[in-house]
Amino acid sequence: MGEKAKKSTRANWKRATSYDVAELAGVSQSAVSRVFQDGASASKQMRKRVMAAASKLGYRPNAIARGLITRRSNMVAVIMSQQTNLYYPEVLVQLTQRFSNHRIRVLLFTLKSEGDIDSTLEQVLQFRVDGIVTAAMLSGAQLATVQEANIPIVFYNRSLPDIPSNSVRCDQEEGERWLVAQLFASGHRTFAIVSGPEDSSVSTERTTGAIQMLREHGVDGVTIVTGDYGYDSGRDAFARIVDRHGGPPDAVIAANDVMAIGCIDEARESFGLNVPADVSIVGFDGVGPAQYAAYDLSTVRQPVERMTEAAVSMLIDRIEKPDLSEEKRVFSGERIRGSSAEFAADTG
Amino acid sequence: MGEKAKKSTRANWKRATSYDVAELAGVSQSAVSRVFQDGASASKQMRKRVMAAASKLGYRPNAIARGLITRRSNMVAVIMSQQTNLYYPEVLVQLTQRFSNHRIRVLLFTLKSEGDIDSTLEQVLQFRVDGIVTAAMLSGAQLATVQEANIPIVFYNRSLPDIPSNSVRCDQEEGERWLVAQLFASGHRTFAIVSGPEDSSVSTERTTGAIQMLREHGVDGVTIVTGDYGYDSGRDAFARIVDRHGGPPDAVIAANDVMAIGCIDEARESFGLNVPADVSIVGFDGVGPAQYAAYDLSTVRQPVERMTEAAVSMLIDRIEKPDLSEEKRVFSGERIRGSSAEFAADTG
DNA sequence: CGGCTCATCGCATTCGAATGCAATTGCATG
DNA sequence: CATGCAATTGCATTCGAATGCGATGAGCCG
Repeated sequence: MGEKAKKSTRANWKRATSYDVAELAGVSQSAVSRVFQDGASASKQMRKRVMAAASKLGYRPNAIARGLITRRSNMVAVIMSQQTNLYYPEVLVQLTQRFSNHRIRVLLFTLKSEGDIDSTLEQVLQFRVDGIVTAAMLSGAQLATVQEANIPIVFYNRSLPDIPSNSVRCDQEEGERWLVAQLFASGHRTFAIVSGPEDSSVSTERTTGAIQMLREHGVDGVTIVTGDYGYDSGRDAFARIVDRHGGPPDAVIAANDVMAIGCIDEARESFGLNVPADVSIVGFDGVGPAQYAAYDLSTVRQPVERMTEAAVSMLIDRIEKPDLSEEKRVFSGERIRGSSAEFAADTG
Repeated sequence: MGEKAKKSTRANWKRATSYDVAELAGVSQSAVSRVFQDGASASKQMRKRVMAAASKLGYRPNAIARGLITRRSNMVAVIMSQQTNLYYPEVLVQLTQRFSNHRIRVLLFTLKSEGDIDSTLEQVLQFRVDGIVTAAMLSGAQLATVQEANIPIVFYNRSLPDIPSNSVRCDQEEGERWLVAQLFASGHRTFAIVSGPEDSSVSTERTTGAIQMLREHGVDGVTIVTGDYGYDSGRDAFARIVDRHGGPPDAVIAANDVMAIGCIDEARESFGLNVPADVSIVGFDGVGPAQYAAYDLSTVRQPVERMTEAAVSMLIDRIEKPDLSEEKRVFSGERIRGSSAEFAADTG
């Protein structure tokens, strides 16, 4: 058993540095540094000596110190509102793995509330991350702060109108318009909408898209109730809709899948309704439970794979070439014809 | 409009340092440093001058440089296997927020595969995190590596038998035994088990607990099929069970809720069975969809709030007092009597 | 064998903030 | 007014690795 770093009490323990390795190997610190870099020039025997000494001491390059001198932390910040994270765990997983393929680590920031952004942003900037992906909305001033700090930032599923900025998003309005068009084409005439939280820009876009499309079809004065993206709020919303509407409408348009599922359960359980015979219900997102047989939602799925890939490469591009101009990428959602709503025949 | 940091082309931009602030304010760099610390001594007017200069320059302390000198990065690593993250997004969110209350940031690592641990661990150690929470299993050698690096580590929902280590977990076996006891007490006599992936220690514990309890009741030779924790694998598993078993058993014990849901859907859709009249199905976790009305699972919920709180405080304690001895905390799951299984009367 | 190129290596400096120590100041006290 | 004590402040050093530059030496060609 070759002994590792010599044992001592935990308290006065000291991690091995490149100097320690250099001394043991009888070379200079710079040599050690070069051995642990990719493109640096070091002879074969130098490599051997250094690596031997390094492993004997349990040495590992200190990424913090490296970050200081190279001015690259190799970390990006991912900012998520609580909701986003709960409903799209894949987004986070995929971002993390894709960044990891580029040897970049993710420093995660979740917002307790929207008001939390300023202090969070301050933290982000102090950590000198190389870039930021945010799934939370920033104000113009906040964006300006980031830009002044010269840190590339990509918005995920939101974008600031009229302000040049990088963003990757799913076309919420387009998707919602398709859903409404289908509902209308298949004969639905009375509608209700379950929107998300007031401060959710995604919800706003979806709701707006639905309302506009309805208006274009001459439908006005639609019942709108507000939810919080959660299952219970979906159930509650459906009950309120029936109450206000004096019975179920032909169709309910929920701002996300989870609330749509809540609506379905409430319709079935509390009102004994048949979905979609008595009432059609559509959602948005294409999350896992949307495809459970009990619900089989008609919905629009966000192409998460392509979107995360786009966000990552867009950010890395700006990190490597800071002068690239801004870019916005908009993806169409995948249209899913489930059985939670009666849709027109397959004509697109 | 007081002008912010003076504009210049992005390329040659330079962030303000404490020296810049010091110069502008006509004080020493140490003074600036002290103003930006909590307990440091600095007069009122000093604070004012420095803060004025700092905000004029858009100065922010560099957390990387600070970490180098203080030997505290104020970051902890959270290691998650892909699955864990997908089924427990709350775990991640809660850990992040609780750490954030202690001014600690989360550096996220997700594993592509189990074989990925070694390289991931290497990265973790290079970043000189102050501590680690892992929801992935480590080998004894891997744990030793971490301990040699003198970094406190807490296992989430796993623990190494016979090796002193810190862990927070839910008592999987106890929960599973309760479920089985309930099933047995209410008259079920034939059983099948849907286990999780082979390399999931959580699945092993749950499955073991179920098998043992069944054995104690004289039930042997139970059908066991393997899934991957996903919905589709649950559906598939149920079909295979019926096939192997020559018809549905009295009860199916799934290693997690999502697969239990898959089983229910398959039982209903493909076999026209009634749940729980024809077959009882139980899960484990207490995730959101488990409570959807269409499923209303009988399951055991992990007390995520208390567990994350425990993990965070346990880790922070070790970071602040490195000589604390190891500790394991085991939480009982919350027993949920849903309608997916016929259970005995409410006698515990 | 001389001259030349190129790879390798060490020296010294740098990144940005924290901190022990000493110097200075202010203020209260005898 | 002299002395003592505490609060401020500055100086110089430190954390650990990267890198430009110059020195050295090996290998190659004529």
